Amino acid sequence: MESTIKDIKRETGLALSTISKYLNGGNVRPENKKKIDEAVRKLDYHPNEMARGLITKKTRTIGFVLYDISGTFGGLLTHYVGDLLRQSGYGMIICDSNNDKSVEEQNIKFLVEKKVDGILVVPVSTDDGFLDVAKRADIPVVTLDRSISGAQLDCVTIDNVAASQSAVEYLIERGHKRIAAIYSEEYTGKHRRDGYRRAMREAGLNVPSEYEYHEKIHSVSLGYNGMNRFLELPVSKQPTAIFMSNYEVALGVVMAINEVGIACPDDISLISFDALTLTLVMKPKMTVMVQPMETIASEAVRILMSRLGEGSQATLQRVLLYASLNEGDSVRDLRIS
Amino acid sequence: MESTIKDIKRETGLALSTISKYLNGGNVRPENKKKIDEAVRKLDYHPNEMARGLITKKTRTIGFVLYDISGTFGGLLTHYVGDLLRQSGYGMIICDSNNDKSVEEQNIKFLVEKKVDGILVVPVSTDDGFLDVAKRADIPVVTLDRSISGAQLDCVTIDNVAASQSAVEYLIERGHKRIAAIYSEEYTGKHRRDGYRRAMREAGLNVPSEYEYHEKIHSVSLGYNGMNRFLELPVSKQPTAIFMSNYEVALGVVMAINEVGIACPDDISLISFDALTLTLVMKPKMTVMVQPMETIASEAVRILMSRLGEGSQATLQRVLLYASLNEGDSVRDLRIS
DNA sequence: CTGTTAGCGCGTTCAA
DNA sequence: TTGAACGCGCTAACAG
Repeated sequence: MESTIKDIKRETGLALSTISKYLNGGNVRPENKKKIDEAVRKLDYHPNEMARGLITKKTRTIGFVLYDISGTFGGLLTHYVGDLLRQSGYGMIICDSNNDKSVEEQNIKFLVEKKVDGILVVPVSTDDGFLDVAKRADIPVVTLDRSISGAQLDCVTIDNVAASQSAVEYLIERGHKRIAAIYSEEYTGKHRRDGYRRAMREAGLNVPSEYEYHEKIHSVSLGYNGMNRFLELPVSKQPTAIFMSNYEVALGVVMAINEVGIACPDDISLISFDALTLTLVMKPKMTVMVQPMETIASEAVRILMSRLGEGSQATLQRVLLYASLNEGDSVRDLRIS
Repeated sequence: MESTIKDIKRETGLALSTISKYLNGGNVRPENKKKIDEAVRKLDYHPNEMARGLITKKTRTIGFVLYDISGTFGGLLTHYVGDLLRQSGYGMIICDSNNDKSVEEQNIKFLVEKKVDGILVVPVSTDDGFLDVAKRADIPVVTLDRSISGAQLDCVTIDNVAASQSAVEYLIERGHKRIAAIYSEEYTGKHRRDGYRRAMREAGLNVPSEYEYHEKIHSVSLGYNGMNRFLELPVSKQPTAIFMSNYEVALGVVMAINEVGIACPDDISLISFDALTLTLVMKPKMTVMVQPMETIASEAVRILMSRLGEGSQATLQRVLLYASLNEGDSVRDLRIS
């Protein structure tokens, strides 16, 4: 049987409230302090979270709702977030939304019923209606990696527009003019497309519609299909560089060019996102914009924790982080040749 | 404020115990049944799991300890397991062991303190010492994908030795004799190596030590490094086919051969595990052994659920599943040419 | 089948 | 600072 606070009362001869107070950070006479510490160790006492929660109305559990856990990015993010939460003594319930808005809404309902103390969400939905249930239950929500425009929500994101603009400008600076883009039609993909377009426009470069390939969600096939589409263009129209909006997309592109024996960077230049396994291992090393994933996770957890304390200020917290360029050898400098 | 069982007592005029019993599946007079149902809907009543748990000593939460969540396999498995558990009304706390035995042990401790009802684990450790804490707390444990030899534990695994043996036999049947293998030194990798060796031995084929490349854990780099090692062999000694023990390894191998312009299956034949994105998208389509991942997940959950009921029979439940061959075009038939 | 009573383990009044 | 009593929301025992 588990030992309870009563057992340590027997052991020390003190009153329950004294013990309880000390265990929750209160002040007690040094001698009693010692007694309690000893008894706790001896009996291997751990407070019963259920009994405690029944009073404090806290579960010390956080819900993490993720648009898709089977992707590389989601897996890594889960890894970081889970670690940080555990370090703070919180458990985490993960819900995979499977890129489906209605599943996402179900997930929030589930977590609210589970009475989690807070919710972290990388949303699929583009409006915050699905969070009403949480709002009504007064559960703090922080979105990460993606924000919901127009919503009064704490969030931590990276500036995807700026990041992709930088990436494309990097290509332009090296003399590329025919630059194509592959992106998804969801949140991150669209923002990165916008950065691409802005860079092109500001450089006075044309973006024919054949230079943009997109599908609903980020995937290996998206990159694979997109690249093959570009390869069907007349040789004189073929892009000299490809901007890819995500790691999985890059995978697909690399597969496609390898199949037909096109060399990177000699025949085509590539730039993508996230320094993950493949971009690091392949030769030439891929030039990528790297997101500070650990910081995204830690900032989100930090904000959520601050909301969990009593004095949750009403001020919104929006953290905007920046991606940085990690230079590899996948971009050819056309000014040299 | 949340509505409690007392509110629905006020609403219906019935006694608490009557309501409680009905809500837990007991029998009540039809008229009262109706009254309760109505009140529940009207007040949007949900039982407080903490209060309930305080008595029943159940949290309706399962711990899922995974050797590594950032890999493709782990991500997918998590996806399936999470879904199934939620369908059964259970929450899931995920713990990533990061391929580290001591982290794994910490995870179990954490879950025991969280008083989860059961634990699913894809273990890193090869002996079951780290599970003692759970055993002492009388929390049922089921391992999946990997079993711990010599341990009295429910488990669901696939026959990795048989699967890899079949894969290699498939190569042998098509006339391959110089077959190399790339595998990891952990659980799954070693079993798959054993299958490879058995197939070779039974066919009377030689396995020079240069034909086996291995590193500690499965990764893209493992495949990449391994393939490059094989390519350094004198041409006359180079393998005609490669057996790869895992998806990530296959990724690395494909990268390596693409870099040097070796064609598959013309110059080299490949066979691997798991029909995941890349193996499906690439051309030629990779021939793979596919694990019934959904079944692995569902069987594990089923067994765990059966342990959660009262009459948990003492008999061990070990489920052994089989992988099946999914034929692609990555293996050349040497008998034809 | 229904209602009454007790108590799960803990935090939080109050009084001392 | 300490200690006694109360109650969080619910289920389990028993009596009706």
